[in-house]
Amino acid sequence: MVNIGDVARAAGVARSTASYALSGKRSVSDEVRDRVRRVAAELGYTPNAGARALATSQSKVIGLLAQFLPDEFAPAMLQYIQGVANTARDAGYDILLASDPDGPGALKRITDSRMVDGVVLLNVAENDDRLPILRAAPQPGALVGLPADCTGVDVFDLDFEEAGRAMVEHLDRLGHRELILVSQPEHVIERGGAYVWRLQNAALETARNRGITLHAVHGSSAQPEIGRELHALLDSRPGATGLLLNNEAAAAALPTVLHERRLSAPGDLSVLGRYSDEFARTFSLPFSSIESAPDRLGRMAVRQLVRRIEHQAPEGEPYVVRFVSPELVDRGSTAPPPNRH
Amino acid sequence: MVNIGDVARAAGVARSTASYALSGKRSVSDEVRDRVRRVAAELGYTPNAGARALATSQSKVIGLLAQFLPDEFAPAMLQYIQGVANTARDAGYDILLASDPDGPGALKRITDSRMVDGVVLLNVAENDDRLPILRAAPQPGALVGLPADCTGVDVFDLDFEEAGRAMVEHLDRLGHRELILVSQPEHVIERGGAYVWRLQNAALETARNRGITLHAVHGSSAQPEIGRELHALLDSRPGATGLLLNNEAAAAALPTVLHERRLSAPGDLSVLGRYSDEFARTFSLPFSSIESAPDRLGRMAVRQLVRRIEHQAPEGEPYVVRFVSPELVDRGSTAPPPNRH
DNA sequence: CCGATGCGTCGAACCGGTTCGAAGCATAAC
DNA sequence: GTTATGCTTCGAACCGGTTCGACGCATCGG
Repeated sequence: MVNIGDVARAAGVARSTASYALSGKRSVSDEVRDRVRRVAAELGYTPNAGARALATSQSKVIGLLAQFLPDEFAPAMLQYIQGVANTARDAGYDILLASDPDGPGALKRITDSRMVDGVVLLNVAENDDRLPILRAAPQPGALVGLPADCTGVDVFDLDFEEAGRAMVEHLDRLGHRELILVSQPEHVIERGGAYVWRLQNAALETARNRGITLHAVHGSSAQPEIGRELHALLDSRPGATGLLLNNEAAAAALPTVLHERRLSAPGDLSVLGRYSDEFARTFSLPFSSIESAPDRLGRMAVRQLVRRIEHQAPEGEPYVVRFVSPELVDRGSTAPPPNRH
Repeated sequence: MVNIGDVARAAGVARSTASYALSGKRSVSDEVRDRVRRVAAELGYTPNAGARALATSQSKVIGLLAQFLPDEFAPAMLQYIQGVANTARDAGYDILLASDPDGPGALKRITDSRMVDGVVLLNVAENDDRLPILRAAPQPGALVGLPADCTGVDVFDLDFEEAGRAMVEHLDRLGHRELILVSQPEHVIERGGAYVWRLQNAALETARNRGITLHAVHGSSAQPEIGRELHALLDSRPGATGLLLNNEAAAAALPTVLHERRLSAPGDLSVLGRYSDEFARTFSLPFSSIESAPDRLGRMAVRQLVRRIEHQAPEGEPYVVRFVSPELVDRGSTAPPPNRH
């Protein structure tokens, strides 16, 4: 394998000169610079990543901690990963993907070993046990998801409170008086998935203020259980005219459930979900939804992380907690409730 | 950050002794070994990955080249990634995820810079332009997918020919005489997705030998186009009693299409797909299918790759091309064709 | 009692980059 | 003519590990 010494020798200069000629960090005569660069290209020189990382304390790699939990809906996860990966690539960083179920251990390993210049955490829980380790690490970190304690990290998340309010208000304006909200499994909450109750509480409060009945329930995140649960739910709440979904698996299962019940949206039932447009396309979901913007959140997290890594953020710049405002994508699945007699 | 020199000093030994005490590559007195290890644990020592890679020429990282192409169905892709990531972790390797659309460029960069000890290629095309670069690289490579030229790499893939035969034979045994096969978009073939015609040709030949009419068509891999196409297809082939799917998007769209047409499987139409069990669960697909075993293929690829990396494979061990036999998972969506008058 | 053996430890070199201080040299300024 | 200035270039040190050869010392055999 050709190293910088080989390049220097072939160009007839010292190693240091070759380094400067390639990096441009010191002025080098035009003639030498061109010669070194030509020789480097001819020999197919690529710097050794380990050596460079050792010398500069920069690896040009971002760690991505994603956990594929059995009660998270994997395809939804993928969107965040793509958003992070694409943005990182454009910024000149590679992605080290750690899907270890032992999140804290994996995080400690990749930060302490200086394999990464910074870390993006997905799936952040209310009291995430990776956070203490991240705060103690020398690298900056960015989160997608809101924990209880945001000190020392940059945080990006959908404004789930606003989403909950917007969903209820939207159906209230159309005249609905009884709604059902299907959230993620309770298990997700216990594990610290605060976004579940953030949306739910805001929805409940808004409903209360407006005199609307809101049945808030938890649904499985696996098929086919969630399908059965939706059936049981619609059986038990015949008066409900609107269905709110904060559960990707439920959204994916709903078209089949509606067909089986000979119901259509919005004729018989108004439906409003919370998932990304990409997700809607993949699953052919015809329901209006609050856009969860995974690509945008991933992009924001990486952008800010890169700013910190490259010290474009001034030393004492305060950490940010930024919420993306939910936008309603209208796919025509909501309408005034049907007239009943 | 604490380095091995700090550990050595705190333990009162030389750096080299500390290294040997931790690695066990030379005998060290019990007393010193225990003391060094205790001190290392107390100080929270983690070796610097760059330095270690530089010294040993081993990074303990495997490169994973995955391309998220618009005409591939992303959730299907995810399964391979998970299979590879899990197996790599268990073998003590981290994953460098390169989702760069410029596959050859990304591959050249991560191999030449010695960031990775080996590479797994997903989405391998008939004449994949990453292969010449992989063969020239000093690291071994493993493919998931069958290219035209397999020299210099280990190859793992589903036996798509056998899958095509098995699908037709299965429905032939049940008495079907006219079938439809929906494959991936033609664009996937043009790009080199040989598995599409490998399955299709085998299916066509089997059908011909058995006197069965097989309509082979290509379908979109995006929603909602594929749904419309399925409708048009069923309109135009009213005599077909069996539907074979080698297209994940078509499988995902089919339940809705069947409901809309008031058809049920297998009562009105026998359906047989080619996708993984995990995929079937995620999308609540009630159709029998040929298991595409992405996790198993990912695992096999990584296992073999690790053997090569760690020279457990004898120097001259020939490269393998290994096909996974398709297994039919019966979900009860096939039956003898309905009696018509 | 002396030389051979072997275990445990140490110092130094090396991996392949980057970076700092200094030196060489030509030109400009006094 | 001498000194100051600036531009190039070089050599050496450093990042933090691993590994090789050598050395000291205790043990064993003759």
